[in-house]
Amino acid sequence: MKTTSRKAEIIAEASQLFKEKGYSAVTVRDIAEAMGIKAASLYNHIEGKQEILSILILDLAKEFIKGMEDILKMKISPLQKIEKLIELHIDITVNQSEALAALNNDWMHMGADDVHHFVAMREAYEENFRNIIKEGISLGQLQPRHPEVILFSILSTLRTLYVWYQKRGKLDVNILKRDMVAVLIRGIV
Amino acid sequence: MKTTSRKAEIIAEASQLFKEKGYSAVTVRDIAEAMGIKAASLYNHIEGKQEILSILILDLAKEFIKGMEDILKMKISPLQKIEKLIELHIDITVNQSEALAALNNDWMHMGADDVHHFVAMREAYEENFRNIIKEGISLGQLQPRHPEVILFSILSTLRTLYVWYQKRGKLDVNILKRDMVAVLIRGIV
DNA sequence: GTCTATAGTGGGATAGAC
DNA sequence: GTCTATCCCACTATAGAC
Repeated sequence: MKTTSRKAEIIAEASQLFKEKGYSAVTVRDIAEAMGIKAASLYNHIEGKQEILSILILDLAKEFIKGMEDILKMKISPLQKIEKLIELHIDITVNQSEALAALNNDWMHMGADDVHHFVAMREAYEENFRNIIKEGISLGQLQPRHPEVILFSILSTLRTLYVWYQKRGKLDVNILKRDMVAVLIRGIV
Repeated sequence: MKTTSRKAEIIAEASQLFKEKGYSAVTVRDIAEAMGIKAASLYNHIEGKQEILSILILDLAKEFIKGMEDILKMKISPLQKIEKLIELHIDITVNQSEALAALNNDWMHMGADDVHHFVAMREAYEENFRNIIKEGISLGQLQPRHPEVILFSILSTLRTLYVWYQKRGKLDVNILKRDMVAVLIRGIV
């Protein structure tokens, strides 16, 4: 019974196509065809192809920023914050894997202003994550590895989870969270 | 003193551009301009834009297959094989980060035959990796986590290392190998 | 809100001179 | 091996009828 606006439908269809072929390889005709209408009709709802991309990416980036803010406010240890961050990524992956593909691969095709905004958000997010890791190392809660290696190896796994989650399909989210937290934090040996 | 063939130069320039913007967003005019010649001149050396992509991706995929074969032949434990695989990916990343970007993001833009060939190679590679992990679990050398979660979390880190390696720049390769092996295998706590 | 028709641009690729 | 000139096609986007 949800009255999805036409614009939201366009964005949803487009995000699927962007995930499959990348933003640049998807034409507005492809998007229109996926909706069963003509390309020209899209322009009653959107300003252009680029607007779809910016909405997808910036809305999702704001969700990550919001999730990070919530976790930073919690009175828990650095290690527990990292666990919460892993869960945040998994929840977003499960619900928004298409937009994640665009955020990861096609951010550079937004307009210049949006690119700057996005890069600033991403850097702030990474800086917060890095500080949590450093704090964990200071407290002796984490191993004294290069913080950048830890940050990268966790983030790269979480960022590309969307590629893999659909392929393997219905792996239960709670099992995924439990095993992913275990593997990323406690290793495999 | 290396007499690089003109074709190899084209492939090298193109791979850099593909890495920055993705295959579909790069035009043959872009590639020609990067070489200081006109687009038409490229066609004396290559059959078309798609040929560049296929050479980049398939040559690199064969390198991974070759590396995997060599490691499978070694008389070492599953855990040591995993360490060797991590080192293989790091070596390839350091030397071929541009082609890695194409392999990760643009394989679907090759011709249909090349796509099939590539997907088959990737699946064989992953199957070999998965079997090493399963063997490690059977032997009690690895924790009994979901093998797919272990496979994915290691591979996704290694596959996207190229994005991050250049940004952080001159992190010494040997330090990177040591810390990356430690983080991926022994975790962070 | 969707259509047809079309403008305007830029894409991959080829022919043929030098 | 590179050039100029050009073909042909697909692209994003707009105008205006319904």
